[in-house]
Amino acid sequence: MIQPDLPRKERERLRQREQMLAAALDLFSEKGYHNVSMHEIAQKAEFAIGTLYKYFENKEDLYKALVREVSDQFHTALVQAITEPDDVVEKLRNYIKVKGAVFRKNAPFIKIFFAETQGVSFNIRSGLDRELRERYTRFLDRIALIFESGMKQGRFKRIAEPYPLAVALDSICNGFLSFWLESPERHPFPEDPNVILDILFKGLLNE
Amino acid sequence: MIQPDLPRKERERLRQREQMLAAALDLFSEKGYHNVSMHEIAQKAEFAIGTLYKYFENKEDLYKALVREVSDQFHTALVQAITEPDDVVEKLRNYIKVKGAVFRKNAPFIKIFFAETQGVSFNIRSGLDRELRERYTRFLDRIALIFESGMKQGRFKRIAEPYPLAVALDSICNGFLSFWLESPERHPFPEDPNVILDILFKGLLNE
Amino acid sequence: MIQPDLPRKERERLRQREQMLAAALDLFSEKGYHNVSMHEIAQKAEFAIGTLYKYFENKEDLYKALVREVSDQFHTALVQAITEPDDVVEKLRNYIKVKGAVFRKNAPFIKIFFAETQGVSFNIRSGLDRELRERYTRFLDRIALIFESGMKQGRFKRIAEPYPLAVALDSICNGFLSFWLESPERHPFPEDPNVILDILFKGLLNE
Amino acid sequence: MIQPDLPRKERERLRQREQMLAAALDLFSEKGYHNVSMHEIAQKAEFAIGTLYKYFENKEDLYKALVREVSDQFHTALVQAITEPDDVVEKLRNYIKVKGAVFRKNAPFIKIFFAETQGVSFNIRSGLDRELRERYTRFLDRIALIFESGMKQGRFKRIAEPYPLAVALDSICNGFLSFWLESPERHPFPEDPNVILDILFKGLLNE
DNA sequence: GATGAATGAGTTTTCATTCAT
DNA sequence: GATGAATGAAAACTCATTCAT
Repeated sequence: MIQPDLPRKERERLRQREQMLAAALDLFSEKGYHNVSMHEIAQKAEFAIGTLYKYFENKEDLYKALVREVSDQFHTALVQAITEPDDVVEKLRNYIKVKGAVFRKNAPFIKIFFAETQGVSFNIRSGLDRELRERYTRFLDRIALIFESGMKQGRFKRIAEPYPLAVALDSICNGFLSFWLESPERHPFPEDPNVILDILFKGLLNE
Repeated sequence: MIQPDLPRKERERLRQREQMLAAALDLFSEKGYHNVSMHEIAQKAEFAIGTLYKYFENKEDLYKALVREVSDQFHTALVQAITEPDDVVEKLRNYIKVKGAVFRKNAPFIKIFFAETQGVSFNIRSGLDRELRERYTRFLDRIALIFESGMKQGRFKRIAEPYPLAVALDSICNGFLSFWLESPERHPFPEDPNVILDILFKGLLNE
Repeated sequence: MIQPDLPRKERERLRQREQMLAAALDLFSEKGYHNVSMHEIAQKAEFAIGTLYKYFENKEDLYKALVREVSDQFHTALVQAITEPDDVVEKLRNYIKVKGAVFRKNAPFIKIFFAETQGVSFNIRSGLDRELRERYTRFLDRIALIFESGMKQGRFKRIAEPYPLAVALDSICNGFLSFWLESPERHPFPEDPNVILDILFKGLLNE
Repeated sequence: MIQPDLPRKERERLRQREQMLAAALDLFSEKGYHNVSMHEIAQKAEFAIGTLYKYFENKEDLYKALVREVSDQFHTALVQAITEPDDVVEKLRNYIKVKGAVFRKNAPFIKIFFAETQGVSFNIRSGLDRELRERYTRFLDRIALIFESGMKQGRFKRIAEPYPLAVALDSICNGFLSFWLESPERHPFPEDPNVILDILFKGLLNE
């Protein structure tokens, strides 16, 4: 994550930044944005409060940086997941697999992520959600494109428009992840992506 | 909502309570729990701050009352939606229709509702989310039962287990609603429930 | 206490007033002036808050009335105690006896009384203490007079000036009462007034 | 009071604490605990309200610190007063002298002190009074011991039990101090401790 | 460049008092 | 004349942010 070819000073700076963000993530995801004070974060990150403010203009800025940072990771991983495979079905399968893996590895952050992308921002004025949702929407466009090209290839039937299909697929993933987050044992996220895929692929109705 | 056969005093009390809850809902959904002060709520409801405290012990109590009140309405409507029709398919279709209608009519509240049921409670300590999620889980059991009996009747194929199917169906609805909430024109919630239902009913894959 | 020859209405008014004062005394002595609300008093006295304000202009007025009322009783009893006996020694003995009896019977009030007469008024601005202390000082003059005339009669030696002697005698009583108030069993107020009187009467020093 | 060999920072901290306590003492003794706001104290001490809260957790904590601080000084001085002289009579004489001096020098605090040790705590729940009274009781035991040993030495007659004698002696001092507090000119505290001592030492009664 | 003491605006909550019914 | 709902000033306390060292 930290570029190794930066000047030593700069590398040190970034490492400190990471530490602060890590402390903030821990606290925010545990107690919620408004129930965490800047002092708490500084203390947990083992820096003076003034130092914290050297890195982030204010609390909101710190929060935004945190969300952006992790969202970027997510986004990168997911874009890669649907880019690498050539086959449309494989793209979808990989998407589910990677999304499950990435989210489960970042459990503490998911709450915050859902909050931001589903419109219930901790800090509603922040405007961050707008940006993220925008990117999220554009990402769904790419998923929709997969459905679209699958249809053109004759692999998929046009049971619905591509964009709604993309929304549906992603919503199902989110739904499962949300339940997994709540009680991982009672609601494990399916190891096999086909469990989710089949819901779309196979027709429920017996005709 | 207000019983018409109550003593005048009591009716007046309830009307005032409603006004306060309405003001609180407006503000909470616009700015978030922590960014709204009790003074603001009192002002918007056009009561003195002391009067507000006559009706609600404290801020958290007011918030809980609000969430509970509307959640109850939602729950009642949704239970009715899946109870009235006899046919399993009709139950599902009606569920989508009613959920869409109820949520769209209560847009300001949805943010809060999602926050509470999806684990990003504004007020993490409240314990209210627990109760609501529990009821939500039990409600999904009822949806699962519809899939289950549809399978037994030979109407549905067992493309997945009933509970995951229930999660999937509801997640798709939530996904659409979430997008509708963000930009109602760009992402209208489908008037025709079949748009959503077909995603489950029809097989996407061409074999 | 309530004059029997007053018009019925007036008698009723006075009875209600007494009830309010009684409730207030209970609460004030238990929890202190500032930790008791007017609502509490009204509730305990079983009147509406508005009615309470018909009888007393405000909280301070109620408090003053209460202190004055009981102080008057105390004062009357103590004046009588030193008036009735003819003999100077008997006057003093009777004073100790009556003071002990009156105070012990009004235990809840003593704290308040001491507060007011010893300068630690709950409500320092009240100015009530001034008036009470004035009367108290004048009362001590009467005690001093007893010592004075005892000296003139040759019954007492002039071991100190009469007024300091009066202060001393009364302080000793108060000291004992204060300890009794704290733990009645460990520090009983002496049944026999001579226990206190002897401290003055007999010389401690062996010459 | 402030150790001169502490690090500069620490010394500065203590000086500020003293300033806050001094302001609080002034206000509390003038207007009473409940009639003084934290803002007032901060203002008088010339600090921001937040700084006040850096030093004391809350209002009660500040009050307790204040009472404890000065009580400790009093206690130390009085214990020394009865410890230093060898002779029992000299111990008592010194006690009266020192108590008079210490109390007169701390007039503003006496009101509070009496309040706490005589059971009319401003803040009834504080529990501080309990602790102080306990120590006060134990201190009176030490005075009683002086009377006791004086009796064993044949210096004192057993005109009463030692503990009541201790109560009496101290109550007389308090009585005089209370009157002095009210009007220092009308009721000066006797320069010569014998004025008080003689009341105990010499027999009033002419036999 | 790091530090953390100091700041004070802003929040929740209480309660004495009023006045329309 | 009693009632008690409504009022809002004032209190305790928190915490994001600044800036002198």
